Order: sequence, then C-alpha cells, then structure tokens
Amino acid sequence: MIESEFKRRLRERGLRITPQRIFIHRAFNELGRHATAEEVHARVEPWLPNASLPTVYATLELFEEMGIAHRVAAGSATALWDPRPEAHHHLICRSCGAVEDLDVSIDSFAALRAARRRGFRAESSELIVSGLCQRCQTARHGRHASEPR
Amino acid sequence: MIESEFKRRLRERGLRITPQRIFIHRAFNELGRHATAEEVHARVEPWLPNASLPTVYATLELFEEMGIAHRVAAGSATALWDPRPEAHHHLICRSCGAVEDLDVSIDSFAALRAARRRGFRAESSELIVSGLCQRCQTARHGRHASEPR
DNA sequence: CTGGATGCAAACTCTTTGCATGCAT
DNA sequence: ATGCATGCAAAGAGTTTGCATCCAG
Repeated sequence: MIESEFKRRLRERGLRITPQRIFIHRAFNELGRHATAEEVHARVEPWLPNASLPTVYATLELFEEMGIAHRVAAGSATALWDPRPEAHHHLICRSCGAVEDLDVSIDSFAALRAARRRGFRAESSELIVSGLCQRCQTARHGRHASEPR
Repeated sequence: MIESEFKRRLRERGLRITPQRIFIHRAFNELGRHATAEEVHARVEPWLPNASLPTVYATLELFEEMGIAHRVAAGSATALWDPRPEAHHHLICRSCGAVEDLDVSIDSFAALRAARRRGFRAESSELIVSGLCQRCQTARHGRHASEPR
C-alpha cells in the first residue's frame, strides 16, 4: 500500500499520523516478506534512532487490524508479519524454523464454508507445509547446529 | 497409538522406557486434541506427582520426532500438540486465540509438489483459517476481555 | 555398572504492560 | 489545549538449558 493511501486510512479511523507509523510502514513495505518485529525495528532505526520495539509491535498490530499485515502462523517460532496482500502459503522447516513462501493456489472453499457453518467468521486461510528444508535434510540427523530454531 | 506399540517403537530406537514417557504418552492420548504442554503436565500429575514440565516438553518433542504428535502452527499463541494422525485443519480466532479442529479435506497436492520441486521434504500440511470465532464476533470490537489471547 | 533420562532451578527470548512525557490535531 | 501515541523500563508467559542425581538396560 502506498504511503498516501496509508495516511488516508489512518485519518479515516481518526488515528494520528506520526513519524513512527509512517516509517514503520515504509520499512515494512521495503522488507517485503514475513519480517520479524526485530527486523522491522532494525530497518527503522536509521530514520528514527529512538523508535522503540514496543511501538513496532503496536504498529504491526495496527497494520493487522487495518488488513495491511498478516501475522503468519509459524508454529513456535518467532512471530512473523507478512505484508503481501495476495493469498499465498508457507513452508516451515521443523528443524531450523526457516519460513519460505509458496506461491500456489489452494482451493480452500470447502474449509471456508465449513468454518462459516460453525459460526466462525473466516478472514484468511493459509496452508502451512511442514517438513525439512534442503539444508536440514543433508545435515546429520536433520538438525544443523548454529542455526536458529 | 496403543501403549505396546509405543514401547516397541521406543525399543526400536534404543530409547529407554521410563514411567514418565509411558504416562505422558497415556495422558496425551486421553486428552485427544491440541493440548498444551501445561495441560499434559496437569494430566500426568496424579500418576507422577514429581513429573516436571521440561520433561513433558522433551517428551512431546520426542513424540513429534516419532510422528506421534504434531505441533500445531498456532500463530503467536501457546504451542499446541495434536495427537490425531489423520489430516485435519484448524480454525484460529485472531481475537481470543481459540483453536478448533476443522474436519474437511483439502487438496494440497499442488502445494506438496511445489514444495518438493524446491527441495523441501514435506511431511505434513495443515490449513490455518484465521478470523473471529462466534463469541468474539458478538463481543464489542471483536475482543472480549478476561480471555486468553 | 553406565550413560541416557529426569527434576530442579535458572536463564532466555519474545511480547506485552504501566506510566510519565511529548506531540499531532 | 487535549489526549492519543511514544519511549523506557519492567513484568510476564512460555520454553529451553545446565547440571547433579537417578534408574533402565
């Protein structure tokens, strides 16, 4: 989402347009894919040296409410936010925790209908494929040391 | 999985058959669905008052390696382990964090094939549908207080 | 016996909260 | 001027690690 549109939507909601929100939005867009709060924070730092991590968290939550960001269901790993508007899915390595995008389309119509029947208001759906990434397959016993989980 | 089979598979791997492993396995099976480590631990307590939470964690991880349990990708919520062997999917309320099973079948063949093409060894796939559960839809602004996230 | 498994306590990471200050409106 | 948003610090939750002890094989 472009910046002017973002500002307009903030105004619509009666929310303040602050430098933090603007720069966090910019950093988030530039990062492109499933970024952690930490990564967003690091990217904002050069522009706003005093920006705090709690503000980044609050702003990412705001983005989620606005539909700009989507928190990726990444198992026990660190929370990831994904800025892509198009539907897509994720591969998650159960050994090292790496997350990759998967650009295939999945027919989740039956699932969404079943959800609605149960009184659940579905907003998005995402396929999580878990297994072992290429690196972890070759590493002994499926887990290479010196890697984040 | 029945207990004798479980013991056999432990032996196969050269792992010890300890009371903790037996009772955690039993508790996990009896709980049935997406249980937290805490819940498993509470269930084991009457049988083994000194069982520790770290042991429960270690054992659930072991179950996952053995293919007995599956860690549910539940966003930022507390980790859940699911004992069901059959493929199924989950509804996750973005407001209160509740997780429900969804028994529909999804054709994820294209996704699994795409994963394999990328060198990823897929072991399981799960559709995560996020949105608002019935309770949170009626609660004001989509979030009822006094509920776990 | 022997080393893998456990219990305990403590550390660690990520995320959220409380509160005084500041700034967008 | 007004009160929402921020920064800082600290708390909180969940999970993992280190190490001495114990017990299954």
